[in-house]
Amino acid sequence: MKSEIYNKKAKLFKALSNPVRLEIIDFLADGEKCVCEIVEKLNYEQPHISKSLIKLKEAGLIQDKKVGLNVYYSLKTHCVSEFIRCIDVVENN
Amino acid sequence: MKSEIYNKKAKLFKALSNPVRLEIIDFLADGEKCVCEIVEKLNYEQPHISKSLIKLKEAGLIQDKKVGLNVYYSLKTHCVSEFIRCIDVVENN
DNA sequence: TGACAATATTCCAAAAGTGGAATATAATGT
DNA sequence: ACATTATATTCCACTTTTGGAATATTGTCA
Repeated sequence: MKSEIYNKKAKLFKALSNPVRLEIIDFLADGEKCVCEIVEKLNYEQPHISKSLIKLKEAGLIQDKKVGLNVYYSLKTHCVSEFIRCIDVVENN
Repeated sequence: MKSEIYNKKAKLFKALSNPVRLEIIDFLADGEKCVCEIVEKLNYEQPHISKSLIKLKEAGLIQDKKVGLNVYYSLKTHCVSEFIRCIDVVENN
């Protein structure tokens, strides 16, 4: 069913429709980071960062890797930053 | 301020985080359409379509052109469909 | 096993989004 | 001016999202 496709895509965009999650994406563009590094970088509570990361992961945008106590997250694609760059050129408001 | 940038981008993604609005974008990829054509194509009330179009326009994703009684909407960029295509390749869940 | 550090989960109130119904506005023709 | 058609706006109940606080889980080391 076609509407299911749109629902799925909408979820992906929803995952990106939050400034904290976008900032995480931006930070991860620099390379793999553990949760504690992200918490330190952004000014948010650890549980909130954790929830944000899980949302991004569920959307298929990032992946995680467990190393001892730490969990490292990294981008699965650079489409997002490319998309933002493309949009930037077009925007004029 | 940097957080303002993320807020602005988040609004853009928020505009795309809805199946109806994505379907509109998809339909407009085919070329300029007036509101009545979009209402006819999608199965939603005219006021809802109208609100969706305004949201997409405010996000800078589409533009409008008034011709008599009709208002024609068209894409300002094809970044969105390109982004979706890119994401499709990566997704594996 | 027990203490500790890193990350995840649950709970919750406030804020924002959703989409239908009714209504308003704007442009056209008679 | 009036009727008509296309589009926009307002109102509202409902659902979802947001982000902090408290708590749970998981892995490590002594």
